[in-house]
Amino acid sequence: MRTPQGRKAVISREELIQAALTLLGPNRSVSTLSLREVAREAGIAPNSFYRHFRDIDELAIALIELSGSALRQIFSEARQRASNERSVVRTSVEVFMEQLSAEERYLHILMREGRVGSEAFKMAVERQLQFFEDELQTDLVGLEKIHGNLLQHPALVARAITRLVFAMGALAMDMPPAQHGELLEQTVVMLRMLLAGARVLTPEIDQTPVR
Amino acid sequence: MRTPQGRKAVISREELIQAALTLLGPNRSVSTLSLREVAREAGIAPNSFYRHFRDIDELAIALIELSGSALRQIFSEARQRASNERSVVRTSVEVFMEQLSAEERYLHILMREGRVGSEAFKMAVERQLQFFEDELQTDLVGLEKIHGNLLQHPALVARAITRLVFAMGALAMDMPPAQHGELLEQTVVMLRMLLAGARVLTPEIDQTPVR
DNA sequence: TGTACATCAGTGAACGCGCGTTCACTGATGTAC
DNA sequence: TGTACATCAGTGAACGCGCGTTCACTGATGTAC
Repeated sequence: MRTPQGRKAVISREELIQAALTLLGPNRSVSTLSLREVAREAGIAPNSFYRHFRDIDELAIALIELSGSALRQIFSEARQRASNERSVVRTSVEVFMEQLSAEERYLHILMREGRVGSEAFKMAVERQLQFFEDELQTDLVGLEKIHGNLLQHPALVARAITRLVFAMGALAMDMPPAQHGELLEQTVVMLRMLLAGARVLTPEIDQTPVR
Repeated sequence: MRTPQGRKAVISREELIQAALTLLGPNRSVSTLSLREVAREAGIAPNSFYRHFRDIDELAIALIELSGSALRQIFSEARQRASNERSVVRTSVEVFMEQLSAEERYLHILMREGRVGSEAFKMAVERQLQFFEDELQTDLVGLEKIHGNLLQHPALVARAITRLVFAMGALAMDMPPAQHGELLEQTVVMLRMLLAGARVLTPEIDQTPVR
């Protein structure tokens, strides 16, 4: 790794990402950010943007990846805290709902870009969701071992939980915070149904693997 | 109702909607349509567009409403057909997945616009989803009466099913059709878990109402 | 330590483009008499 | 039936705007000797 020659950078990739995050605020979609707008917010000339990213899409994808990894860390910590305490389901959903009101807009980014924007955006989001599913499945299997392995299709349960929580989160996102508590309770009951059903279901003939 | 005077319309609202549908194709989002583009596709001058819609958003919302009502009709017919035959769950999910490959892009429109675009778009989509939930709940309650009313929280179950199916549909939408069958099976198992869980769950202390 | 040079982050001006919206208009159709 | 008139769908030209991208540049910093 060479030390870079030449003029020292006065602005970094990270500062551009931060400018983008500021612009996004609570409601805008990454796909609506313009290069000029981000450059303006960061305080550089529009063409200086090209020194850091190939185009605006490259920044958007960096944003999505940042969001995914930040969130996974938050959840992972929450689950570890919870497994010694109260219901993992409730704690996880609570953490999720908290993130809706959090200063950083990581969750909003993942939820918004999943369905829109370029093919590359959607793939980037999908990859992050897949990570969530995988980690959740590992935790589910770990917890079930203690209770005697009654859970059918853990991969499927992990996927259903992930998708359902994100869907309910998206619903909450567009509602006043006063209703978040109610949606949280609904989500908890939904997940309990899923888990209860997964323990009760007779093993199917088709052992459809996930993915 | 007066018969309109003046020059006869050579183009109708419906033709503009049709032009928009053509442009959307399988992958584009309503929010990316430009007024000039729709006008071009419909074969009129850009400013003629204003004779039919106040602006491009008004057309988008008409598109969302059209999609919702078209789909609800399709589902309602499918459920009526199914209740005399095989599992309602499977049939409904099958119909849903069929719509992913359908010529008309109704489903795609609802799935894409739910998370992005103006506040008005999201509200329009949310209203359609609420209709889905309501109709599904009615059907669930009707079916349960036959089996002896074991289902807890039917409103919640209806909501969970609706959101889960849409989430899995969104997933399928971005995958090759060869994998749709697998996702269909996964979805069916998920819904069976939910329903099984909803029958097994002990009635909660909180009877959280939906909405 | 001093000097010549290479590197490269950031710049200012300019480009062509598609956009939404406006304006004053044209001319086909229906209505009143 | 004929004529004058009102209605109004559709038009062509023009506007100002923000956009992404390019170009040749400046000048601060680090390196070689």
